[in-house]
Amino acid sequence: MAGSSKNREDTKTRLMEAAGEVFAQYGYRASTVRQICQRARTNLGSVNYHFRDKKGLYAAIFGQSLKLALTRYPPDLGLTDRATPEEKLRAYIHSLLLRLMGEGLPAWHGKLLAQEIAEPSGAIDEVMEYSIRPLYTYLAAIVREMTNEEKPAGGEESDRTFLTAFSIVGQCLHHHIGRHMIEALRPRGFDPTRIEQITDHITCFSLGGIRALTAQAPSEQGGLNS
Amino acid sequence: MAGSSKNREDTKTRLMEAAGEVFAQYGYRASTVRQICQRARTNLGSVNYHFRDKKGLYAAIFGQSLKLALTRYPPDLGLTDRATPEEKLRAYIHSLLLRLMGEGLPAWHGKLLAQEIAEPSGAIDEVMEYSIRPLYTYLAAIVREMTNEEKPAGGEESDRTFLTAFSIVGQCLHHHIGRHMIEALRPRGFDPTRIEQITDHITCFSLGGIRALTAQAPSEQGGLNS
DNA sequence: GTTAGTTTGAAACCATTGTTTCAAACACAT
DNA sequence: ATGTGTTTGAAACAATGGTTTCAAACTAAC
Repeated sequence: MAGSSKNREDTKTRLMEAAGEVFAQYGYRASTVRQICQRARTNLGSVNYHFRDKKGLYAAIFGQSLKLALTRYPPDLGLTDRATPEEKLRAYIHSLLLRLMGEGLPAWHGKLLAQEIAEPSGAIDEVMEYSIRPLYTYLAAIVREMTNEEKPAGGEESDRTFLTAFSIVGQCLHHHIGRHMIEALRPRGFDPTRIEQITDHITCFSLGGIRALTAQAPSEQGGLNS
Repeated sequence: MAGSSKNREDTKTRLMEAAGEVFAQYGYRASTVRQICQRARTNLGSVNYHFRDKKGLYAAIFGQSLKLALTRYPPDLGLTDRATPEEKLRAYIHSLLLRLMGEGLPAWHGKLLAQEIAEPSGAIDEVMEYSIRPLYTYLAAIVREMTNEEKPAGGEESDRTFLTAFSIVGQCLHHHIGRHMIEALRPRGFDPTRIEQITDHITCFSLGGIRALTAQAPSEQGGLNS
């Protein structure tokens, strides 16, 4: 029960900080344990001691960042339940973009998730069930509110709702996944309001998209028509 | 000048076929030369002989698939110049989805491009300039047709046009990049009409989005950016 | 058949990277 | 101060993967 004072926490903490940065930026596979240790100013033995192996380190980071992201950037961003669906959609998009394009610890989760979507690490089986699916079902509910669609009984969303949610998430994710391309295609200096601009764009674009879909095939429950 | 008959072409061809499949599926970095050789029923020496190294093999594949994709799936999909912008947009989306979700050789290019966007291989410097940028400028022109925006003089599209093009491409790419997630989230058997369904969805959604953006900040000199 | 150039197969080489090991350094209770 | 359990540092190990090498196999011309 000895040796549990400052320095142990120090090394473990430094390791997690370094690992978060590196995993978020390069993804699980492309990150190396040595790279992380170097950044944390420690060595391989510490990883083995504190986290057993690379997978263990990754899992620890993922779990921690998931918890943190849910408190710092909840999907509703602190809206009340009586907010309009439009407000909820904007909050959702904003929250997702903050997690994808933000800096530092609270943004790790989004970036890790994006990496998992593009190339599942295999280090955590529950990623899909406990991280991705909830995000989708929550978004699907917002969409259904706007299209006046019934909540399907079996839990399976309609194809239209699913594709719509996919369109919205796809737009957001692309701004992270394609960041190298964006930089090359259209270099721009650092702009702290950029995330808001993109939020406005995707929100407006998606609301228009949803309206168009609803007009094209109105919901059976007597949706509005053009 | 000898030995240039059947078997040489055979091995080289088999190598390129195998490499195309593997690179398109796993990306440059995650693919291994040994994996490719095994699939091509040859060995490492052949790669060194015919293509010098992994980069050379990749570059050969990329160039070939680019040429093929442009003839098989041109961005206008054979539309006449007098087609409406809406028709052109649908053709563009359809073409992109075919290249991303299709099977076999003609679909290599889209998948390779998606991988390059997500994680530039560094094996080809010209990817951005000669493969990605043209796709964007073409799409931007379609968008401008619909928003009645002037073609900007300096070649720099307006931010609104850029973000719109990005929203459209992002939706399409997501259906490829997130394919593992889709399968886990919503498993579905093989459906040959799926690409058409998604094309319809993204087209309708995006047309609605463009209308909404135009309504919000009408006509020329795009509205709300800094 | 001989010969010269081409192509292939097998092995080795070398750098990278995840993992393990173990002794030294350390912290703390006694 | 001593002893005990904890933590760290350095090295070694094993597996993977890109690259190189070179002799054997092959092809075509003579």
